[in-house]
Amino acid sequence: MTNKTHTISELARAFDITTRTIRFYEEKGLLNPQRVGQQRLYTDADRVRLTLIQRGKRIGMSLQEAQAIIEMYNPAHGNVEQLKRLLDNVNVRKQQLEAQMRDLKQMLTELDDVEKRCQHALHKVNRKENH
Amino acid sequence: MTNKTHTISELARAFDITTRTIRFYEEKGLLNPQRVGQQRLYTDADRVRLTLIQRGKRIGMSLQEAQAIIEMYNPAHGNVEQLKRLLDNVNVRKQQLEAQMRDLKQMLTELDDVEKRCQHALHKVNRKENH
DNA sequence: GTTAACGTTGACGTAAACGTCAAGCTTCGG
DNA sequence: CCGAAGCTTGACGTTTACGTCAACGTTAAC
Repeated sequence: MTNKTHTISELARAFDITTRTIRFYEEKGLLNPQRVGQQRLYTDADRVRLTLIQRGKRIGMSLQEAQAIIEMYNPAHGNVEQLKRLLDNVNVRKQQLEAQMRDLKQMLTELDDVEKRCQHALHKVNRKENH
Repeated sequence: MTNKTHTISELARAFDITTRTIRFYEEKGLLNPQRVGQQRLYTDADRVRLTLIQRGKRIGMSLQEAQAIIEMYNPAHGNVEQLKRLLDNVNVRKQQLEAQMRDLKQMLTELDDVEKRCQHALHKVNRKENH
């Protein structure tokens, strides 16, 4: 809906990153904005990519992995072979993410255990104090 | 149950990392094995730590974060103040992990979308071929 | 007794993901 | 016209997480 274009500093403010970071992503092939003369102009497609990059980073992906994800989003799939390869890649990624989910859950339940032991210890102290 | 001690290379093989990595973790304060003379000897406590480190890395944690997790596991909580601080830290971490879960789920559903679009495109091609 | 296998401590190298200048171009308001 | 604001391309610095020697000590086997 917001079909405006943005300068690099507008984008930087919106995503709370530096312009250097945005240029770096372009250098790595994660973005390639239009140019008006020398100047870069960013569209909503670039915003989507940046969103994907940041989400990727939050779950521990490298920029290369984020790039792979971005390329899957790209509807640049032409023939049947390419579609099948894409489908394979998508499933590989999905399995990786599911494995990561399992690790996350385990980490969470172990922190739950720590919390419970902690509260138990606290209650014990309180009972001692109140009598 | 396995109360044996291990040399550094045994541990390295068991965890599929190099001895350099193990020493590096020690240098960063994530491990501190016993010493017999100059030589390091690792117990099951160290194995637990290494397991935590590796799980942490798989979900995108830095070594510093892994160290924080390890220290929460340590039952080195003495007085009430310390217990309360620990409880706070645990809850902060839990919230971070839950946020990460949300990101992971979103990434997964988006990949599901890609998969569906992909399969749809493939079926379309197949129907064209069969008639 | 020496050599092979394993351990130790440096010290330097490296890839990823930016941060931090520097030097220069453009454009726009006063 | 000119100074400030914003854009550009280098180029070098930095942190994290190790890899890769080098040089040396110890112990076990032949």
